[in-house]
Amino acid sequence: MRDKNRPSLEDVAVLAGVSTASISRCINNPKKVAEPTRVRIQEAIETLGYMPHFGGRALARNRTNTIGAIIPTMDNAMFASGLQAFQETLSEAGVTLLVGSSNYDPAQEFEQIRSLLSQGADGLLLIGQARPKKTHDFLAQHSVPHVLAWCFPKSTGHHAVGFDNQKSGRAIAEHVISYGHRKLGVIAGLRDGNDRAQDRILGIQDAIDAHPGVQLLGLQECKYSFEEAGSALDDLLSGPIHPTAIICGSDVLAVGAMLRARYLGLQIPEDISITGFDDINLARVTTPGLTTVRVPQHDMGRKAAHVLLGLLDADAPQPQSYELMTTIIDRGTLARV
Amino acid sequence: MRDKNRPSLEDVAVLAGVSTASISRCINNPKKVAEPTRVRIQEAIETLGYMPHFGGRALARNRTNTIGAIIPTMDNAMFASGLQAFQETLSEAGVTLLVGSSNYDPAQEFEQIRSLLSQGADGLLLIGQARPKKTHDFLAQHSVPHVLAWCFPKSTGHHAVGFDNQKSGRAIAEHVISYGHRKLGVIAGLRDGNDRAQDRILGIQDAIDAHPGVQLLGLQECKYSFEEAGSALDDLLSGPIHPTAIICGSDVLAVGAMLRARYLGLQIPEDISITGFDDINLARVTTPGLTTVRVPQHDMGRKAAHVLLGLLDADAPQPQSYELMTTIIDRGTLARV
DNA sequence: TTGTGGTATGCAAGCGCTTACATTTACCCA
DNA sequence: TGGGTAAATGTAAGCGCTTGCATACCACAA
Repeated sequence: MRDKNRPSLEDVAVLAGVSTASISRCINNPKKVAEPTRVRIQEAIETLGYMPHFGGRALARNRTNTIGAIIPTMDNAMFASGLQAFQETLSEAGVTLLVGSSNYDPAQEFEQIRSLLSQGADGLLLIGQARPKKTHDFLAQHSVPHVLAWCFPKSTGHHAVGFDNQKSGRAIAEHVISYGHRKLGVIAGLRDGNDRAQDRILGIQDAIDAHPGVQLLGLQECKYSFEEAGSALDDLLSGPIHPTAIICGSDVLAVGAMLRARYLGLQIPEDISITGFDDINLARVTTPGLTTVRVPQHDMGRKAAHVLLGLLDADAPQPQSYELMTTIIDRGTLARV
Repeated sequence: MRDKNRPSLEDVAVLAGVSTASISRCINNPKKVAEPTRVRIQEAIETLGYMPHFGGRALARNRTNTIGAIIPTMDNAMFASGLQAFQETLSEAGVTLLVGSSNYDPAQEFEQIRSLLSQGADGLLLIGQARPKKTHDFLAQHSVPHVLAWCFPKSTGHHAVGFDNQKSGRAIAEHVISYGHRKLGVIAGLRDGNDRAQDRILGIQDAIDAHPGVQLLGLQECKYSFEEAGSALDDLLSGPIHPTAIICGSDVLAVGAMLRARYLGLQIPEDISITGFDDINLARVTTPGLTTVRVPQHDMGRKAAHVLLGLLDADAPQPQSYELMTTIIDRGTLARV
């Protein structure tokens, strides 16, 4: 069982002529070791190419210095770049990132939570707030330190670093309405198990309700793909009266709709206005540029990492939650009517 | 030190009235335990909410069931979606993914390798082939199972799942030349420490050399950002004769160049042709669509995972390397001259 | 009855590290 | 010179799990 090649603390100790305890101290708390011994130990470590054994360390310390993140998918630039920032920040603190993906499925998310935890994750980053009771209970039972991102729940009880999807949804809808649009269509992500999608719609609905005379002509839900968004647009245009603006729950959806609109010979924004959500790279690239809601992903990733790190550091002040603000980026896909 | 809340094997054993050995067997090899005991054990596990302790397990088995991936950045859709596929495949095999990012810096990559390994990664996914001797030595010294992706080295000695960047670079250049272009410009990623960027350029050079009369008017290197690519285009257009086609080392660069070209009032592809590399989402979205080289990222991620998994499974046939093929996707940014 | 082989289970020795506590050493001051 | 203190190091007891080996049990054949 013992890996013959891998040097252990013991080996280093023998070479350096000290006890294993000193080696351990030298590694974890160099000040506790006298200068000359430290040097001797360092040399021994070097020549043997010693690297602490993870399992042994985790067992003795009951801590892995590992944090898990479970995101719907990395295939969406939105999460990927938030995750990148998250990882960088953890890395600076000497913590390693474990990644799991849920594919927007609560059951898969639960499995990934189990899995990352059993892989020793000290804490977890989760996206969004809505999840089955089972999942909540599990997190509570094992008292897993975790922070929620991409949302900002009103109810407390969780740490969160994110933004209010409903508020942001309302903001973009108000913006569209302020441009004179009265007949709206919405293309949203699948709401089932996705509170961000739900909340954005809720917000849009809020705005519509607040403006008599504005009507929602259709609401389509679909996966975050160009193709599905295209079909959703078809459906929205199949009724007797056409919406003048389509509010989309994400940039991917918006771009899918744009692609389809163009294919149908519609000018954007003259014939139809389209807005997005997230402000990923895509939004800068279309012609015209996509009017959308900017989500501070990078900031969110960094802050979430800090909060989580704080949660794990017993003698750090208990970190709070942070509500970040989204902003509307006006490019060219929203026309005045 | 002992976490009072966390049930251990011991606790389960007491509750179920068996020895810890049986519990362990029941978890890892259920057939070795008689039906009735198994049921009893299962119940005990359930009621206690027992989860094996990662450190203990890792120590006893000397294996973590964890694989590390070190990629330049997740901020580029290209790596992100390959990584997504990689993660999914690992997850199906019950293996968890550790992520590190190098930001295209060999020194950072080395640090991340150390870090992921000391976090117990059983194997590693690395991008590209060129790295400092120090890194190679380190991998060899610790005999770390690893596979290289996004490249396909001629020299053996490593397992790889990827494609030949040089060949692909040559292919796209030949393609451009076959459209009648004779005056070329190139915008490449920073070559330093990035063999993919280097090889693509080498390939382009090959094509140019093979076609007397074709000249390379300029070669700009820059970071993978729209802005830098824009400046690079400026530089390429600052000479006395303008290239008729710009071959870019990635889609991000190509799109950055397109954005700038449009800003300068140039029609694409009438005034200038531009090609990309990678075929990420962006390429489908520009107007006109970007002519580019499709890299089978998803496939690459999956296959790399399989190979790595095979490498770790002692009694699996030794996996080979896979060379995947890239294809040229003709959209609208390449004109005939 | 005894022996034989197979199956189910228990025992206990680690795996490599950390850390409370014990011991040694060095040094200072009365 | 001796006693006290602090700093440096060693000793050894775990941390929770796996697994080779020993044991107990059972069914069946001789």
